[in-house]
Amino acid sequence: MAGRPREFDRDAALEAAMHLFWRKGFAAASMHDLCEAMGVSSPSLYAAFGSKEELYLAAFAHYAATEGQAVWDRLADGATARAGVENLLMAAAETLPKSRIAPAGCMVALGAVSDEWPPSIARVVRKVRLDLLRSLHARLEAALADGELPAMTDIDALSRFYLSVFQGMAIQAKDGATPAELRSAAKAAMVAWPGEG
Amino acid sequence: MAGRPREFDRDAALEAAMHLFWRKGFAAASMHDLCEAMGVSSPSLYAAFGSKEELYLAAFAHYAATEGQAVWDRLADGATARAGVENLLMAAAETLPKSRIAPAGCMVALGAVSDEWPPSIARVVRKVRLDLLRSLHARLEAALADGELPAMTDIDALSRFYLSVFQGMAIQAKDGATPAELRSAAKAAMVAWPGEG
DNA sequence: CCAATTTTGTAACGATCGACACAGAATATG
DNA sequence: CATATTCTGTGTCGATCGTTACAAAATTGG
Repeated sequence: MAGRPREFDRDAALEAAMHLFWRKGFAAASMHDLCEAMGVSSPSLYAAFGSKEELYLAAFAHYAATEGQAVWDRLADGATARAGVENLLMAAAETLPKSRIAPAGCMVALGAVSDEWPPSIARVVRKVRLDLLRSLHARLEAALADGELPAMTDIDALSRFYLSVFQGMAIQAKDGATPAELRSAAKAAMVAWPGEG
Repeated sequence: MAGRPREFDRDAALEAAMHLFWRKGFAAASMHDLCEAMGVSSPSLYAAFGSKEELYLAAFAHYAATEGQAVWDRLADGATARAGVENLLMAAAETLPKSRIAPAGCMVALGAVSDEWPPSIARVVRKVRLDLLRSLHARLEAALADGELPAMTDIDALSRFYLSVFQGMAIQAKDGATPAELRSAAKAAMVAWPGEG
Protein backbone atom coordinates (compact mmCIF):
# COMPACT_ATOMS: atom_id res chain seq x y z
CA MET A 1 0.00 0.00 0.00
CA ALA A 2 1.94 2.98 -1.28
CA GLY A 3 1.40 5.74 -3.81
CA ARG A 4 1.63 9.48 -4.05
CA PRO A 5 -0.32 11.14 -1.25
CA ARG A 6 -3.34 13.29 -2.04
CA GLU A 7 -2.46 16.97 -2.07
CA PHE A 8 -5.89 18.35 -1.24
CA ASP A 9 -8.11 18.01 1.81
CA ARG A 10 -11.01 15.80 0.77
CA ASP A 11 -13.37 17.22 3.39
CA ALA A 12 -12.52 20.81 2.57
CA ALA A 13 -13.06 20.11 -1.12
CA LEU A 14 -16.39 18.46 -0.37
CA GLU A 15 -17.42 21.48 1.66
CA ALA A 16 -16.54 23.77 -1.23
CA ALA A 17 -18.54 21.59 -3.61
CA MET A 18 -21.47 21.68 -1.20
CA HIS A 19 -21.48 25.48 -1.17
CA LEU A 20 -21.36 25.67 -4.95
CA PHE A 21 -24.16 23.11 -5.40
CA TRP A 22 -26.12 24.86 -2.68
CA ARG A 23 -25.89 28.14 -4.54
CA LYS A 24 -26.22 27.03 -8.15
CA GLY A 25 -28.02 23.69 -8.08
CA PHE A 26 -26.80 20.60 -9.91
CA ALA A 27 -26.73 21.44 -13.60
CA ALA A 28 -25.50 25.02 -13.37
CA ALA A 29 -22.50 23.99 -11.30
CA SER A 30 -20.24 22.78 -14.10
CA MET A 31 -17.23 20.57 -13.54
CA HIS A 32 -15.13 23.57 -14.51
CA ASP A 33 -16.71 25.65 -11.74
CA LEU A 34 -16.39 22.79 -9.28
CA CYS A 35 -12.70 22.21 -10.00
CA GLU A 36 -12.04 25.89 -9.55
CA ALA A 37 -14.02 26.15 -6.31
CA MET A 38 -12.50 22.97 -4.90
CA GLY A 39 -8.98 23.75 -6.04
CA VAL A 40 -8.66 20.35 -7.68
CA SER A 41 -8.15 19.28 -11.26
CA SER A 42 -10.86 17.19 -12.80
CA PRO A 43 -9.08 13.79 -12.92
CA SER A 44 -8.29 14.10 -9.21
CA LEU A 45 -11.89 14.94 -8.58
CA TYR A 46 -13.11 11.89 -10.49
CA ALA A 47 -10.62 9.68 -8.68
CA ALA A 48 -11.86 10.93 -5.32
CA PHE A 49 -15.60 11.07 -5.93
CA GLY A 50 -16.40 8.99 -9.02
CA SER A 51 -18.66 11.26 -11.02
CA LYS A 52 -20.52 14.56 -10.83
CA GLU A 53 -23.65 12.81 -9.63
CA GLU A 54 -21.79 10.95 -6.91
CA LEU A 55 -20.08 14.18 -5.91
CA TYR A 56 -23.47 15.85 -5.55
CA LEU A 57 -24.78 12.98 -3.47
CA ALA A 58 -21.75 13.21 -1.20
CA ALA A 59 -22.14 16.99 -0.91
CA PHE A 60 -25.85 16.60 -0.25
CA ALA A 61 -25.24 14.03 2.47
CA HIS A 62 -22.70 16.38 4.02
CA TYR A 63 -25.28 19.18 3.90
CA ALA A 64 -27.98 17.06 5.49
CA ALA A 65 -25.63 15.92 8.22
CA THR A 66 -24.46 19.44 9.12
CA GLU A 67 -26.51 22.44 7.97
CA GLY A 68 -29.77 20.55 7.72
CA GLN A 69 -29.40 18.63 10.93
CA ALA A 70 -28.53 21.76 12.90
CA VAL A 71 -31.87 23.31 11.99
CA TRP A 72 -33.96 20.18 12.19
CA ASP A 73 -32.59 19.23 15.59
CA ARG A 74 -34.39 22.22 17.01
CA LEU A 75 -37.61 20.27 16.60
CA ALA A 76 -36.58 18.23 19.63
CA ASP A 77 -35.71 21.35 21.64
CA GLY A 78 -38.19 22.60 24.18
CA ALA A 79 -40.56 20.88 26.57
CA THR A 80 -43.51 20.83 24.21
CA ALA A 81 -44.04 19.99 20.55
CA ARG A 82 -45.29 23.52 20.06
CA ALA A 83 -41.99 24.91 21.32
CA GLY A 84 -40.11 22.44 19.11
CA VAL A 85 -41.94 23.48 15.97
CA GLU A 86 -41.53 27.15 16.80
CA ASN A 87 -37.82 26.65 17.44
CA LEU A 88 -37.51 24.86 14.13
CA LEU A 89 -39.20 27.63 12.18
CA MET A 90 -37.25 30.33 13.98
CA ALA A 91 -33.98 28.58 13.26
CA ALA A 92 -35.05 28.27 9.64
CA ALA A 93 -35.82 31.99 9.49
CA GLU A 94 -32.30 32.68 10.72
CA THR A 95 -30.55 30.16 8.48
CA LEU A 96 -32.40 30.28 5.16
CA PRO A 97 -31.55 33.80 3.99
CA LYS A 98 -28.20 34.43 2.42
CA SER A 99 -25.44 35.33 4.87
CA ARG A 100 -21.77 36.12 4.57
CA ILE A 101 -20.91 32.47 4.87
CA ALA A 102 -23.88 30.63 3.40
CA PRO A 103 -26.02 30.85 0.25
CA ALA A 104 -29.76 31.42 0.49
CA GLY A 105 -32.22 28.56 0.49
CA CYS A 106 -32.04 24.92 1.46
CA MET A 107 -30.65 22.01 -0.52
CA VAL A 108 -33.30 19.71 0.91
CA ALA A 109 -36.36 21.92 0.45
CA LEU A 110 -35.45 23.30 -2.96
CA GLY A 111 -33.40 20.48 -4.46
CA ALA A 112 -34.76 18.56 -7.45
CA VAL A 113 -38.04 20.46 -7.58
CA SER A 114 -37.86 20.60 -11.36
CA ASP A 115 -37.32 17.51 -13.47
CA GLU A 116 -34.02 18.78 -14.80
CA TRP A 117 -32.24 16.84 -12.07
CA PRO A 118 -30.82 13.36 -12.54
CA PRO A 119 -33.36 10.81 -11.30
CA SER A 120 -30.87 9.26 -8.89
CA ILE A 121 -30.47 12.60 -7.13
CA ALA A 122 -34.17 13.42 -7.22
CA ARG A 123 -34.93 10.13 -5.52
CA VAL A 124 -32.54 10.80 -2.65
CA VAL A 125 -33.59 14.43 -2.15
CA ARG A 126 -37.28 13.60 -2.13
CA LYS A 127 -36.70 10.79 0.31
CA VAL A 128 -35.06 13.25 2.71
CA ARG A 129 -37.98 15.64 2.26
CA LEU A 130 -40.35 12.84 3.18
CA ASP A 131 -38.16 12.10 6.20
CA LEU A 132 -38.70 15.68 7.33
CA LEU A 133 -42.44 15.18 7.05
CA ARG A 134 -42.15 11.95 8.99
CA SER A 135 -40.14 13.45 11.84
CA LEU A 136 -42.61 16.33 12.12
CA HIS A 137 -45.40 13.78 12.15
CA ALA A 138 -43.67 11.72 14.82
CA ARG A 139 -43.16 14.75 17.07
CA LEU A 140 -46.82 15.72 16.79
CA GLU A 141 -47.95 12.18 17.39
CA ALA A 142 -45.96 12.12 20.61
CA ALA A 143 -47.59 15.39 21.61
CA LEU A 144 -50.97 13.83 20.95
CA ALA A 145 -50.12 10.88 23.16
CA ASP A 146 -48.92 13.25 25.87
CA GLY A 147 -52.18 15.12 25.81
CA GLU A 148 -50.49 18.31 24.58
CA LEU A 149 -52.71 18.23 21.51
CA PRO A 150 -56.49 17.68 21.53
CA ALA A 151 -57.45 14.09 20.85
CA MET A 152 -59.13 14.81 17.53
CA THR A 153 -56.20 16.76 16.09
CA ASP A 154 -55.44 15.87 12.48
CA ILE A 155 -51.76 15.05 12.77
CA ASP A 156 -51.30 14.37 9.06
CA ALA A 157 -52.72 17.77 8.17
CA LEU A 158 -50.80 19.65 10.84
CA SER A 159 -47.41 18.14 10.00
CA ARG A 160 -47.97 18.73 6.30
CA PHE A 161 -48.98 22.30 7.03
CA TYR A 162 -45.87 23.15 9.04
CA LEU A 163 -43.69 21.47 6.43
CA SER A 164 -45.26 23.69 3.79
CA VAL A 165 -44.47 26.79 5.83
CA PHE A 166 -40.85 25.73 6.07
CA GLN A 167 -40.63 25.01 2.35
CA GLY A 168 -42.32 28.28 1.44
CA MET A 169 -39.88 30.14 3.66
CA ALA A 170 -37.04 28.53 1.72
CA ILE A 171 -38.39 29.84 -1.57
CA GLN A 172 -38.86 33.32 -0.15
CA ALA A 173 -35.34 33.28 1.22
CA LYS A 174 -34.12 32.56 -2.32
CA ASP A 175 -36.09 35.60 -3.43
CA GLY A 176 -34.31 37.76 -0.88
CA ALA A 177 -36.53 37.70 2.20
CA THR A 178 -34.76 38.75 5.41
CA PRO A 179 -34.64 36.79 8.69
CA ALA A 180 -37.02 39.30 10.24
CA GLU A 181 -39.55 38.84 7.46
CA LEU A 182 -39.34 35.06 7.72
CA ARG A 183 -39.63 35.21 11.51
CA SER A 184 -42.82 37.19 11.21
CA ALA A 185 -44.27 34.61 8.81
CA ALA A 186 -43.27 31.80 11.17
CA LYS A 187 -44.86 33.67 14.06
CA ALA A 188 -48.08 33.92 12.07
CA ALA A 189 -47.94 30.19 11.38
CA MET A 190 -47.69 29.37 15.07
CA VAL A 191 -51.09 30.98 15.62
CA ALA A 192 -52.56 27.96 13.84
CA TRP A 193 -51.45 25.68 16.67
CA PRO A 194 -54.53 23.80 17.94
CA GLY A 195 -56.07 25.34 21.02
CA GLU A 196 -54.61 28.77 20.34
CA GLY A 197 -56.85 31.76 20.78
CA MET B 1 -46.89 41.22 -48.38
CA ALA B 2 -46.90 37.58 -49.40
CA GLY B 3 -44.97 34.45 -48.44
CA ARG B 4 -45.63 30.85 -47.64
CA PRO B 5 -48.24 30.52 -44.90
CA ARG B 6 -47.29 29.02 -41.52
CA GLU B 7 -48.29 25.38 -41.29
CA PHE B 8 -48.59 25.13 -37.53
CA ASP B 9 -50.87 26.79 -34.98
CA ARG B 10 -48.74 29.24 -33.02
CA ASP B 11 -50.99 29.17 -29.96
CA ALA B 12 -51.21 25.39 -29.90
CA ALA B 13 -47.44 25.15 -30.19
CA LEU B 14 -47.00 27.64 -27.35
CA GLU B 15 -49.36 25.63 -25.21
CA ALA B 16 -47.35 22.48 -25.88
CA ALA B 17 -44.13 24.32 -24.99
CA MET B 18 -45.76 25.56 -21.80
CA HIS B 19 -46.63 22.04 -20.71
CA LEU B 20 -43.13 20.77 -21.40
CA PHE B 21 -41.47 23.66 -19.56
CA TRP B 22 -43.97 23.23 -16.75
CA ARG B 23 -43.02 19.59 -16.36
CA LYS B 24 -39.26 19.71 -16.97
CA GLY B 25 -38.16 23.25 -16.19
CA PHE B 26 -36.03 25.35 -18.50
CA ALA B 27 -32.73 23.54 -18.94
CA ALA B 28 -34.04 19.98 -19.07
CA ALA B 29 -36.47 20.83 -21.84
CA SER B 30 -34.09 20.69 -24.78
CA MET B 31 -34.82 22.22 -28.15
CA HIS B 32 -35.06 18.69 -29.46
CA ASP B 33 -37.79 17.86 -26.93
CA LEU B 34 -39.56 21.14 -27.62
CA CYS B 35 -39.59 20.66 -31.40
CA GLU B 36 -41.00 17.19 -30.94
CA ALA B 37 -43.66 18.28 -28.45
CA MET B 38 -44.64 21.31 -30.53
CA GLY B 39 -44.56 19.46 -33.83
CA VAL B 40 -42.34 22.11 -35.35
CA SER B 41 -38.83 22.02 -36.74
CA SER B 42 -36.28 24.18 -35.03
CA PRO B 43 -35.83 26.89 -37.69
CA SER B 44 -39.59 27.46 -37.72
CA LEU B 45 -39.53 27.66 -33.97
CA TYR B 46 -36.78 30.26 -34.01
CA ALA B 47 -38.56 32.27 -36.67
CA ALA B 48 -41.72 32.31 -34.59
CA PHE B 49 -40.30 32.85 -31.10
CA GLY B 50 -36.73 34.11 -31.42
CA SER B 51 -34.81 31.93 -29.00
CA LYS B 52 -35.28 29.33 -26.29
CA GLU B 53 -35.29 32.00 -23.61
CA GLU B 54 -37.88 34.08 -25.43
CA LEU B 55 -39.94 30.95 -25.99
CA TYR B 56 -39.87 30.26 -22.27
CA LEU B 57 -40.88 33.81 -21.48
CA ALA B 58 -43.80 33.53 -23.90
CA ALA B 59 -44.82 30.17 -22.43
CA PHE B 60 -44.49 31.56 -18.91
CA ALA B 61 -46.63 34.58 -19.77
CA HIS B 62 -49.21 32.24 -21.23
CA TYR B 63 -49.13 30.18 -18.05
CA ALA B 64 -49.52 33.20 -15.81
CA ALA B 65 -52.40 34.50 -17.90
CA THR B 66 -54.30 31.21 -17.87
CA GLU B 67 -53.42 28.54 -15.30
CA GLY B 68 -52.00 30.96 -12.77
CA GLN B 69 -54.69 33.57 -13.13
CA ALA B 70 -57.45 31.00 -12.75
CA VAL B 71 -56.16 30.06 -9.30
CA TRP B 72 -55.15 33.51 -8.17
CA ASP B 73 -58.48 35.04 -9.16
CA ARG B 74 -60.05 33.04 -6.37
CA LEU B 75 -58.48 35.47 -3.95
CA ALA B 76 -61.14 37.98 -4.98
CA ASP B 77 -63.93 35.42 -4.58
CA GLY B 78 -66.03 35.53 -1.44
CA ALA B 79 -67.35 38.33 0.68
CA THR B 80 -64.40 38.39 3.08
CA ALA B 81 -60.64 38.28 2.72
CA ARG B 82 -60.69 35.13 4.79
CA ALA B 83 -62.96 33.44 2.29
CA GLY B 84 -60.77 34.70 -0.55
CA VAL B 85 -57.59 33.27 0.93
CA GLU B 86 -59.32 29.99 1.71
CA ASN B 87 -60.69 29.80 -1.84
CA LEU B 88 -57.22 30.48 -3.18
CA LEU B 89 -55.59 27.73 -1.14
CA MET B 90 -58.37 25.26 -1.92
CA ALA B 91 -58.05 25.97 -5.63
CA ALA B 92 -54.30 25.49 -5.31
CA ALA B 93 -54.83 22.15 -3.57
CA GLU B 94 -56.96 21.06 -6.49
CA THR B 95 -54.69 22.39 -9.22
CA LEU B 96 -51.16 21.77 -8.00
CA PRO B 97 -51.03 17.97 -8.02
CA LYS B 98 -50.47 16.17 -11.28
CA SER B 99 -53.64 15.42 -13.22
CA ARG B 100 -54.41 13.76 -16.52
CA ILE B 101 -54.05 17.05 -18.31
CA ALA B 102 -51.55 19.03 -16.25
CA PRO B 103 -48.12 18.42 -14.70
CA ALA B 104 -47.61 18.81 -10.97
CA GLY B 105 -46.38 22.03 -9.44
CA CYS B 106 -46.51 25.67 -10.44
CA MET B 107 -44.33 27.52 -12.91
CA VAL B 108 -44.53 30.66 -10.80
CA ALA B 109 -43.89 29.17 -7.37
CA LEU B 110 -41.18 26.72 -8.43
CA GLY B 111 -39.59 28.47 -11.38
CA ALA B 112 -36.03 29.74 -11.16
CA VAL B 113 -35.55 28.67 -7.54
CA SER B 114 -32.05 27.45 -8.31
CA ASP B 115 -29.49 29.63 -10.03
CA GLU B 116 -29.28 27.33 -13.01
CA TRP B 117 -31.84 29.50 -14.76
CA PRO B 118 -30.96 32.30 -17.15
CA PRO B 119 -30.97 35.61 -15.27
CA SER B 120 -33.48 37.16 -17.66
CA ILE B 121 -35.99 34.43 -16.81
CA ALA B 122 -35.23 34.46 -13.10
CA ARG B 123 -35.91 38.19 -13.01
CA VAL B 124 -39.34 37.82 -14.59
CA VAL B 125 -40.38 34.81 -12.53
CA ARG B 126 -39.36 36.42 -9.26
CA LYS B 127 -41.17 39.59 -10.17
CA VAL B 128 -44.37 37.59 -10.64
CA ARG B 129 -43.79 35.89 -7.28
CA LEU B 130 -43.47 39.30 -5.66
CA ASP B 131 -46.67 40.33 -7.44
CA LEU B 132 -48.42 37.42 -5.76
CA LEU B 133 -47.18 38.65 -2.41
CA ARG B 134 -48.35 42.15 -3.24
CA SER B 135 -51.85 41.07 -4.25
CA LEU B 136 -52.18 39.03 -1.07
CA HIS B 137 -51.00 42.05 0.87
CA ALA B 138 -53.46 44.32 -0.88
CA ARG B 139 -56.39 42.00 -0.15
CA LEU B 140 -55.48 41.84 3.52
CA GLU B 141 -55.00 45.58 3.70
CA ALA B 142 -58.49 46.07 2.35
CA ALA B 143 -59.79 43.66 4.98
CA LEU B 144 -58.01 45.70 7.61
CA ALA B 145 -59.64 48.87 6.36
CA ASP B 146 -63.03 47.15 6.35
CA GLY B 147 -62.59 46.11 9.96
CA GLU B 148 -62.57 42.41 9.03
CA LEU B 149 -59.13 42.14 10.60
CA PRO B 150 -58.14 43.49 14.02
CA ALA B 151 -56.46 46.89 13.82
CA MET B 152 -53.09 45.67 15.06
CA THR B 153 -52.86 42.80 12.57
CA ASP B 154 -49.43 42.45 11.01
CA ILE B 155 -50.38 42.48 7.33
CA ASP B 156 -46.83 41.96 6.10
CA ALA B 157 -46.42 38.86 8.24
CA LEU B 158 -49.82 37.42 7.38
CA SER B 159 -49.48 37.83 3.62
CA ARG B 160 -45.97 36.36 3.69
CA PHE B 161 -47.25 33.47 5.77
CA TYR B 162 -50.06 32.54 3.40
CA LEU B 163 -47.74 32.88 0.44
CA SER B 164 -45.36 30.45 2.09
CA VAL B 165 -48.17 27.93 2.55
CA PHE B 166 -49.01 28.18 -1.12
CA GLN B 167 -45.39 27.76 -2.14
CA GLY B 168 -44.88 24.84 0.21
CA MET B 169 -47.95 23.16 -1.22
CA ALA B 170 -46.42 23.49 -4.67
CA ILE B 171 -43.28 21.66 -3.58
CA GLN B 172 -45.29 18.92 -1.93
CA ALA B 173 -47.41 18.54 -5.05
CA LYS B 174 -44.19 17.95 -6.99
CA ASP B 175 -43.37 15.24 -4.47
CA GLY B 176 -46.66 13.53 -5.13
CA ALA B 177 -49.05 14.95 -2.53
CA THR B 178 -52.74 14.47 -3.37
CA PRO B 179 -55.43 17.17 -3.49
CA ALA B 180 -56.92 15.80 -0.27
CA GLU B 181 -53.57 16.03 1.52
CA LEU B 182 -53.03 19.59 0.32
CA ARG B 183 -56.58 20.56 1.26
CA SER B 184 -55.99 19.34 4.79
CA ALA B 185 -52.80 21.41 5.05
CA ALA B 186 -54.64 24.46 3.72
CA LYS B 187 -57.42 23.88 6.21
CA ALA B 188 -54.84 23.82 9.00
CA ALA B 189 -53.38 27.07 7.72
CA MET B 190 -56.73 28.82 7.87
CA VAL B 191 -56.82 28.24 11.61
CA ALA B 192 -54.12 30.88 11.87
CA TRP B 193 -56.53 33.54 10.66
CA PRO B 194 -56.58 36.36 13.25
CA GLY B 195 -59.48 36.10 15.65
CA GLU B 196 -59.92 32.38 15.12
CA GLY B 197 -60.21 29.98 18.03
C1' DC C 1 -46.65 33.27 -65.61
C1' DC C 2 -43.05 35.85 -63.09
C1' DA C 3 -40.95 37.92 -59.27
C1' DA C 4 -40.93 38.75 -54.38
C1' DT C 5 -41.50 36.90 -49.92
C1' DT C 6 -42.00 33.79 -46.19
C1' DT C 7 -41.98 29.01 -44.23
C1' DT C 8 -40.16 24.40 -44.28
C1' DG C 9 -36.88 20.45 -43.55
C1' DT C 10 -32.05 18.88 -43.72
C1' DA C 11 -27.90 19.42 -42.14
C1' DA C 12 -24.36 21.42 -39.89
C1' DC C 13 -22.00 25.03 -37.02
C1' DG C 14 -19.31 26.46 -32.71
C1' DA C 15 -19.53 26.06 -27.87
C1' DT C 16 -19.83 23.61 -23.80
C1' DC C 17 -20.55 19.71 -21.22
C1' DG C 18 -18.99 15.43 -18.37
C1' DA C 19 -15.46 12.21 -18.46
C1' DC C 20 -10.98 10.22 -19.33
C1' DA C 21 -6.07 8.77 -21.63
C1' DC C 22 -1.69 9.70 -20.87
C1' DA C 23 2.72 10.71 -18.99
C1' DG C 24 5.25 12.81 -15.32
C1' DA C 25 5.78 13.38 -10.27
C1' DA C 26 5.67 11.81 -5.56
C1' DT C 27 5.37 8.43 -2.06
C1' DA C 28 5.96 3.46 0.37
C1' DT C 29 8.00 -0.94 0.39
C1' DG C 30 11.78 -4.29 -0.31
C1' DC D 1 18.21 2.21 -5.36
C1' DA D 2 14.43 -0.24 -7.72
C1' DT D 3 9.78 -1.21 -8.15
C1' DA D 4 4.99 -0.77 -7.48
C1' DT D 5 1.39 2.30 -6.60
C1' DT D 6 -1.15 6.45 -6.39
C1' DC D 7 -1.91 11.29 -7.34
C1' DT D 8 -1.46 15.46 -10.51
C1' DG D 9 -1.94 18.48 -14.70
C1' DT D 10 -2.49 18.88 -19.76
C1' DG D 11 -5.02 17.93 -23.28
C1' DT D 12 -8.74 15.87 -25.57
C1' DC D 13 -12.59 12.72 -26.51
C1' DG D 14 -17.57 12.00 -28.00
C1' DA D 15 -22.07 13.74 -26.98
C1' DT D 16 -25.24 17.18 -26.65
C1' DC D 17 -26.57 21.76 -26.50
C1' DG D 18 -28.69 26.13 -28.79
C1' DT D 19 -28.52 28.20 -33.07
C1' DT D 20 -28.39 29.04 -37.98
C1' DA D 21 -27.03 28.47 -43.51
C1' DC D 22 -29.02 26.80 -47.19
C1' DA D 23 -32.12 25.45 -50.77
C1' DA D 24 -36.64 23.64 -51.92
C1' DA D 25 -41.60 24.57 -51.40
C1' DA D 26 -45.63 27.42 -51.03
C1' DT D 27 -48.06 31.56 -51.15
C1' DT D 28 -49.34 36.75 -52.85
C1' DG D 29 -49.08 40.66 -56.00
C1' DG D 30 -48.18 42.33 -60.65
